[in-house]
Amino acid sequence: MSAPGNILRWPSPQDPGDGDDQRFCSTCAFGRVCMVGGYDKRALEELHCLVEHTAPIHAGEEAFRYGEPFAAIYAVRAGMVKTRRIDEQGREQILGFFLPGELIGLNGLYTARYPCDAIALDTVTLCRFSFPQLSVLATRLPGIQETLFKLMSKDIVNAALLGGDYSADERLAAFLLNLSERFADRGYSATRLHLMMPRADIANYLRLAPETVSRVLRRFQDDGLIAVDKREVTITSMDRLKHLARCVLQQ
Amino acid sequence: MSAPGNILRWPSPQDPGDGDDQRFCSTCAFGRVCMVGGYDKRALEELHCLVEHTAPIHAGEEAFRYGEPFAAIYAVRAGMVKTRRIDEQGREQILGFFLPGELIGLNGLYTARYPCDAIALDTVTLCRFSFPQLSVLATRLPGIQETLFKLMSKDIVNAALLGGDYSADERLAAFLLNLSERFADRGYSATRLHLMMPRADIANYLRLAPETVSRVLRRFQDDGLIAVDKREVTITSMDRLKHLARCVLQQ
DNA sequence: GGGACCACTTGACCCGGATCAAAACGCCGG
DNA sequence: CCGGCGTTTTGATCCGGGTCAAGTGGTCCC
Repeated sequence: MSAPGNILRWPSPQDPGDGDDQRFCSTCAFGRVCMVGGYDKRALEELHCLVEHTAPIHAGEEAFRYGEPFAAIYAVRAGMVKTRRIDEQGREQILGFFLPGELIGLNGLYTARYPCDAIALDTVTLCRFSFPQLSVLATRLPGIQETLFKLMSKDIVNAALLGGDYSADERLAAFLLNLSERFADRGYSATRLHLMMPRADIANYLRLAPETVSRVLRRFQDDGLIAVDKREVTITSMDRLKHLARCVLQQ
Repeated sequence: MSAPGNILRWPSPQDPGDGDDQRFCSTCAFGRVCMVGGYDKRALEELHCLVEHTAPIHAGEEAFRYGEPFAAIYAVRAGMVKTRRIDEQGREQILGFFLPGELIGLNGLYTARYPCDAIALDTVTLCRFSFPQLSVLATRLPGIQETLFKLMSKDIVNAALLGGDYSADERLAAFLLNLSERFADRGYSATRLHLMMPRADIANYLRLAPETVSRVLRRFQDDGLIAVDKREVTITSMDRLKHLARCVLQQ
């Protein structure tokens, strides 16, 4: 149970093997939105000139670090990335996990420096978009501008959700459902999730202790909501899970 | 102790009495950033054509409601606004408090509907910017686009801070310092703060119980950090307060 | 002046989740 | 096959902050 069962073999079959063939990964944040309401060929071509594919980054390595000058945003092309902030006490706070097609680095704009580290959870390749160039492009192509606005707006809403005061059960249920949805968007199973990150990272992201995550997962399993096998989670009752998370996800 | 002592008599003396004289309120999110790196007269003029001043909204009334179609963003011109979300259980979650010059509504972009209510805490006047018009303007004037990007980016970072797992003391200290800074930016005292919102709103915003806010304020006072008189808070030891909040505010 | 109402404070108690400690389960290299 | 190490689980205990309840004070209106 490894090669064929692995639901996380990025990129997915429907992705192009290489970005040089005049189209973006089907799941790319840019690619998708640019095509909404009519395929904007010109926008895609121009974006295509702009994007640079980076060399693979291996698990534990950083795409950018806290404090570095903000120069570009990145779309995850393959693999999974986490972003985190380390506070003065040395406590780590995980800000998010990013799947292929999702964008990281936008939060660096305000201070002109990245406010967090971006770390690969496995072998990761990225698409780099120089932000100065991208914003010039955005002034010429309203579709790009709108896409950027919407992506940032989405981040604001998401961050607010994480900030709410929810119970451990609500948080974990919402976390699983959110991942499920994002996997499904990318053509993977919505019920069979491979969590690439250690429990400690999940706990930290949800502002819980690792022990609590472990216990809640166990209880979810005992209640028949999910089946847990190491980092493989199978959702067995989507409805009840959604009911648990309804307050967090509501929208 | 009311009229002369009131530190919140918006708009401040340096603001224009009326927006029709070719410049923005000195504290406006747009006005300020447009002038950074050279006064962009054209941008200001064009923005000026776009903005509409709304009739005063009284305490408790709404500028916009959850679910309404997103059509515009608003800059607070006078008074104080809170934004909140009501979840399915009917629990209120306060997302932010907004002072003159600050912008509300940007988070409605993503879903094309406002994801929260905006409620006046006292008598409020707003400047309304039609978003479709604003984004067209942004494609022609890079300064405007950059301003919008930065403002949204700032919201993301702020939201992430609120989401961290901090103690009640850290949260409250950070809250007071944040307000202090924003008041100071607007020409008011950095040490003498008038909290316009009830304790319950502060508590809700910080994800604490009202009783906890009350107790922590009392303890801060006993420790000589602040002096509390009803909704008037005087910071008496900025340094120690900053030390308490260092992990939250760090950046 | 008195009563109703609201915002706030204070005290007593309780609970969810953190912390501490230790065992179980991989996984890898030798 | 064994030993070492990191991850995860499980149990026992503790504590910050929530909850409940009562009391205080201010304001408005009759």
